[in-house]
Amino acid sequence: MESNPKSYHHGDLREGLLEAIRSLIERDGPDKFRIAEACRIAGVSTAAPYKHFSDRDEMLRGVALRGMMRLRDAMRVAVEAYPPRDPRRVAGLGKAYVDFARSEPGIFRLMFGLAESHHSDDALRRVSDASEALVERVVAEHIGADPGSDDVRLRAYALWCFVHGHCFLTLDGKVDPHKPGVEDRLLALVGDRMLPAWEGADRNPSGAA
Amino acid sequence: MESNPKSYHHGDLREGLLEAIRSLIERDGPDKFRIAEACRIAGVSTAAPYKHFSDRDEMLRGVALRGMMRLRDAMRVAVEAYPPRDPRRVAGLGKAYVDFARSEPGIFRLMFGLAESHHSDDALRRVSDASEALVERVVAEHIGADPGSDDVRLRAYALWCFVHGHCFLTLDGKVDPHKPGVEDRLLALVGDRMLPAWEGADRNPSGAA
DNA sequence: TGTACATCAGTGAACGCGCGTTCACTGATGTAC
DNA sequence: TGTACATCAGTGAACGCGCGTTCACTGATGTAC
Repeated sequence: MESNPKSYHHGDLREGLLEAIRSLIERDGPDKFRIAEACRIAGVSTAAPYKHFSDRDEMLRGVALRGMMRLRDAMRVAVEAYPPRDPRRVAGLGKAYVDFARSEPGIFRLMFGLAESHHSDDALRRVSDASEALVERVVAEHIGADPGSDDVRLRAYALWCFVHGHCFLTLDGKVDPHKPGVEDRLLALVGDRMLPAWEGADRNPSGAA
Repeated sequence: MESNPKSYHHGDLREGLLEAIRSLIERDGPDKFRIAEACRIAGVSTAAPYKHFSDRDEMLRGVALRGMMRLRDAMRVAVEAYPPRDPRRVAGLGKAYVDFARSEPGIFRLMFGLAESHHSDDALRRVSDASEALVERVVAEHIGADPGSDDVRLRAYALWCFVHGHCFLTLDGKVDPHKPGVEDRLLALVGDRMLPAWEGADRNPSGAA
């Protein structure tokens, strides 16, 4: 089972196909990529994938899962770059998220585009939850509160919404790319306002509209 | 050219088809809907649409445009519900946006999912820009600043990011639907923190990271 | 060390079918005279 | 008021083809003896 490029057996066709599909989705989009082309890239016949995947949808979920893992890892790396309670920690986390979306727009869209099939995939959900938990942990550390508290969860979610929305709007070309400083000012503005405790904030903290 | 349901001519097949396609996209998604089924709903043969649209993509853009218009109109109605500088005005604007995404998730995804074809469609861009301008106008009024100022544009965009991200995360099931008060607390939190002037805010207002 | 055998990741070809699109034609409508 | 004619939104059928998927088969690998 070694990775000999000349042998009859591929070595690790599953991973090879996932990578080929990833690149095609990035180029053409999730609904446009052709399995036959991924096979050509991986150097196998069009029947070979079905030894590793039940169908096209399973291939897509495999690619989405790798994407989720890369995003999670990028966020972890960003968090480790600064010590706890350093303001750059939260900003770096958001920047890692945005950077991922910009460097892999097709995969980013895939990851958050097909909600239905995601709910039924435990592995996908688990990785996504890990990223979410990381945000909550960092926010909790930063404001010195309990990670499970309502205040932390609400603020973490608000920050996530902001960054997530910015990703989509950026991909949709809503942000003027000729103004390079805008994003940093944006992250600074939101961080400065959403993170500190505030005497007037969190009115009606017990919930219920 | 009257709308006689029994006549050989449909009356307004273009609109009828757009509505049929809209409902199918809502049910199956933009990449799954079949033109033949839309024809069946509209009561015409499968060749009829090509008297009104050049191809499938033009039908999709037509549906997306109607969606953009409905969203814009909903936002306008929400804004008119309260007088200028009333805090509920901004919150209502965000709520209208979220309500639209929740009531028409398929169309919402269509509107913001296919970036490429949107950039080339002037009508689509125009309606989208009108909505964006509305947000900026309301924010400007609220904080008593010039609509074209950097501060207003940055804050309006930040709010838009937040609401937009919340829409996607809600559609992806990231928000616990069993907690009905969460969304209102969220909108209140973000509005309370992002809108008021603040002595420490807007550091580095001249831009450039 | 060699042989037989089980295993299974690959091949090559074709199937099948969904579905967008086209083509020649028809029926309704409006208008000029 | 009636007739001829242009216009064009519809029809019905079929085309075409992309492409996911399947099928019988093959070649490589590991292992038991």
